Amino acid sequence: MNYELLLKQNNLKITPQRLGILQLMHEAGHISIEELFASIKKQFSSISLATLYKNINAMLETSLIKEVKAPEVKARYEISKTPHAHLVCHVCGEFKDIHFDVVHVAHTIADTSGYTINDTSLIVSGTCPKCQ
Amino acid sequence: MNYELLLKQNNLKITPQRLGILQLMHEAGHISIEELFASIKKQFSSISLATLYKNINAMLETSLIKEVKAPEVKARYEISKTPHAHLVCHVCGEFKDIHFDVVHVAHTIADTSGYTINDTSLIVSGTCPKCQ
DNA sequence: TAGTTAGATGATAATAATTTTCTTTTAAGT
DNA sequence: ACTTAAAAGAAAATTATTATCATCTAACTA
Repeated sequence: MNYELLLKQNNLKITPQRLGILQLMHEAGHISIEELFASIKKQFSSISLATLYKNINAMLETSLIKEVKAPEVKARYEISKTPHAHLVCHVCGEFKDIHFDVVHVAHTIADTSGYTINDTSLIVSGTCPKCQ
Repeated sequence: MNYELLLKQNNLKITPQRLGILQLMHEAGHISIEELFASIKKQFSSISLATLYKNINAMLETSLIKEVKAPEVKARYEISKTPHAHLVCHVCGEFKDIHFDVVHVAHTIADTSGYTINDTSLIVSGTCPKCQ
């Protein structure tokens, strides 16, 4: 994945810290602020938490990344992809993407409600097969 | 709505503060901590924010109430009802219930994923007809 | 390729959000 | 009424997030 291009397309300067953040986010799939901070410190031992927050906010504003807010648990961040849903195991805490047609759901709801939809968040929580 | 019964069924003591919180939550439909605190102080001028948090947490634990976490905005709380979805207008901030069959969605996902589902959160954000 | 500049970083302080602690009070069962 | 476990309220403590500011660097230009 070309993170430099991704930043450039979003009018964000390319910095080693940002590349590191995106790399970690990509590897983890879905990562919380604290996990991200713990990991990024291995590469940039003096990185500031403020820098992390500022970058997360900058990338959220341009929609380069997305915030996933599931009930009960801390927010996690992912690189924006085609719309999809999430599955969370409340035992092991793992997040998974699921290819569920959220766009279709959004259209249905738009039609009946008269709203102009620009985001659909579908998060299903339960126990994964391993944890049952 | 019988809040005393609701509390009793959840093994929570009936206190005037709790009745007030439930009343306000019911009237507002979906309410944030700060809104709730501002409103409840009109009835109980010396209520502590700690009391509010403790009660919210106690009621969440028994599932008497539910936390609705939408992207971009603060969490809101509602009295638990039959499963439904939410529509949020990011202009006026209003939350609305929508009668979308989230249980059916959960079943579909359970079947293909092998997860045991116990919660489904579907939140659609956009612009409401008034705000367009 | 050096010079310029807007924007990024990191340190720290400030603010906001939430939880803990502890003493006093009260709900609810004897 | 008496007892007791739990709740309320005040305050402090903790955690999360944002703001400030001096220094540094990415990226553009001559």
